[in-house]
Amino acid sequence: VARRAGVSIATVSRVVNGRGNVSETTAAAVQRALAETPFRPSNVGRSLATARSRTLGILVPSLKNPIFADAVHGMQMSAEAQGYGIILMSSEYDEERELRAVDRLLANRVDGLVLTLSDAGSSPAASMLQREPVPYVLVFNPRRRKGQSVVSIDHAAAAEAVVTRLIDLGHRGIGMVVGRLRSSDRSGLRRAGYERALARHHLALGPVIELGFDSDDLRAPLERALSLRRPPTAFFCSTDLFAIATIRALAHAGRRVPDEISVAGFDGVALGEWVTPSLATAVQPAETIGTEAVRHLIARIERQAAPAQILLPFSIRSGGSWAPPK
Amino acid sequence: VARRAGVSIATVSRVVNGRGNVSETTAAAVQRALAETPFRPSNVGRSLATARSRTLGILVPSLKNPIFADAVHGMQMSAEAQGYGIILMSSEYDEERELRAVDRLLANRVDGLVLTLSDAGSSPAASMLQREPVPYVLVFNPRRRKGQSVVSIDHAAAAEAVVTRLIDLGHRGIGMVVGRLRSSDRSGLRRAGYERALARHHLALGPVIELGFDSDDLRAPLERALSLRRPPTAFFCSTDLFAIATIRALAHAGRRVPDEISVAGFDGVALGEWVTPSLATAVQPAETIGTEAVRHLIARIERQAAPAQILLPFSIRSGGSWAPPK
DNA sequence: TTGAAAGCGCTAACAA
DNA sequence: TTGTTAGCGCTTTCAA
Repeated sequence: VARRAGVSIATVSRVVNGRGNVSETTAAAVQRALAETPFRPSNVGRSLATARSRTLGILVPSLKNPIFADAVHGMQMSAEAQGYGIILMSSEYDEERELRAVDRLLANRVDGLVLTLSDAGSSPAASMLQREPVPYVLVFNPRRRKGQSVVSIDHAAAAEAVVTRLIDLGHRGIGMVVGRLRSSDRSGLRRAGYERALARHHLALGPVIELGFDSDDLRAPLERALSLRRPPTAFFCSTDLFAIATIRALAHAGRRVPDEISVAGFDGVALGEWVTPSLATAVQPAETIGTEAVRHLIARIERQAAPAQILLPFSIRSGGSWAPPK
Repeated sequence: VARRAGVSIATVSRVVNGRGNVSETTAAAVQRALAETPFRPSNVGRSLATARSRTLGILVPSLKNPIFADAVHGMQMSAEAQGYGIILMSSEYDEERELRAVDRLLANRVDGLVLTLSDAGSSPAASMLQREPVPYVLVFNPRRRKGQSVVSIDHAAAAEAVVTRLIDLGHRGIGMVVGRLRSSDRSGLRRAGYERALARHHLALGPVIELGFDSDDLRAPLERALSLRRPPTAFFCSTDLFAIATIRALAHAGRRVPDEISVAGFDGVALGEWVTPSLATAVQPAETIGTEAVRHLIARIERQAAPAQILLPFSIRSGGSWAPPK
């Protein structure tokens, strides 16, 4: 290809990679030849030769939830800044697809993985990764095995904080809308935080509505919950998307938020600030989670850094969706 | 690795790929050996040998705009169904990054590309692709060169339809909020549609506010537009995200939507149905654009299909953000 | 400072 | 039906 420079292929490699000693004159000649030729070094050949692809595998449950879009954005930026590429896949909250995606990523010989699994403890993808030498870091998931790298927040604590705010507002009957546990271990943790807050204040558990991440109808179970003898005056939802769906379903049923019922979410997606009423929620630093995950992953890849559990701070954002009960 | 089966490496390759004639017995033996060995065929080696990676490169301006997240989702599904993987990158509406991304994708020897360029006509990435043998299909972009594959909608017609609805509602002074043209050729087309609608009805062009895709403040220019001697009674925005920002800025300035001012968007993101007032907009079939683009791209890759321009239908969604002027 | 050559993991043509 | 072999595009010893 660039024998046009009158040098060996090895020398070209040296120039392209800026490694090895090359005299200025030959280097210049090679550069010239490079510029004159439509030549683009193949990462495929390079990967095969070096056993390093400078590519990270990313797996998220869904791109349609902005919390993941934001995190992926952070990962993109961080990876690019460090000279890495990204292969992105989504599992649609399905363990089967999760496994296939990880398999594919590994087949592509990514140097490392950043992933959010449905359940970091039980997911088959987790077991598979356990037996692989490739470093990986979980994001949003809790740490379930020794030696796992995790970048997340304390979901239970954040959930507890939100529910405690609801209690402080005067609510005594607080229900929860939560994603199916098999699809999200975060749901379980948030639910634990919810229960802890209620227990701390000696309150009974409100009705808990469990939902799939696809398209369950919220109206029927909501109606049922509201027709209890002591209906809840507030709902804590395990994600902002659920919270928005809940507010809409309540509106549809003629219940005003927050006048009749308060609603709080979890995630802190920007969207929550745009809806009316604006969403009270626990805010996860999604983009930072993404950048930190990639930063740490690359440290593990390049500098054999030890696995770490990085817990980032969350915050509570107040909003128009909650108020004291009537 | 799998000489454990007592066969040659070639036979294993045949079994793994289900190609070539292999006797049932040896095949079974290989399968057994495969199962007993932690072996995962390397796509890197395979790509190098076959000069095909079964990987598609995707480039979008931003993942944070749901219109692209939706389209990417469609691409994912479609690619996966056809046995292709995806490498995703985002350009952040920056031509420089656009070029680098395409370069990287090509270095990774993707079999084809699906991309939304800032400007399909002038973008340096477009010229680079022109000289490459790799098939690519533009999404959302208009077709600017012969032989380009494009999957899109008729932006100008859709914009004209929206603005015409505004006119039909009785508006006579209609302004526009539009993304910087250098960052989005779609903006230009939508603006053309806007101007066409006004011209058809012999109306004067309203004030046009040009905005960057990052974080321009909308308030000042909006104030200026509203303090004209004949202020507009409606704004057409070149994206839903701009429209939502506009509504918020108007609310901040104490103007009620749609009572005092109507606002219409463009894109049809789900989010628009959740905000209050809900957004009137032109709906693009984003996910279908994604699936169609990948379908067509793979046809070009595998069956040398001819480049095509696929224009999908749009629709107009009414919403609470527009009403007749006072 | 440079070049020759081996080899990364795979596929495919050819022989057997 | 199976095995041998060359070679995909690169990097990297090792010699010169």
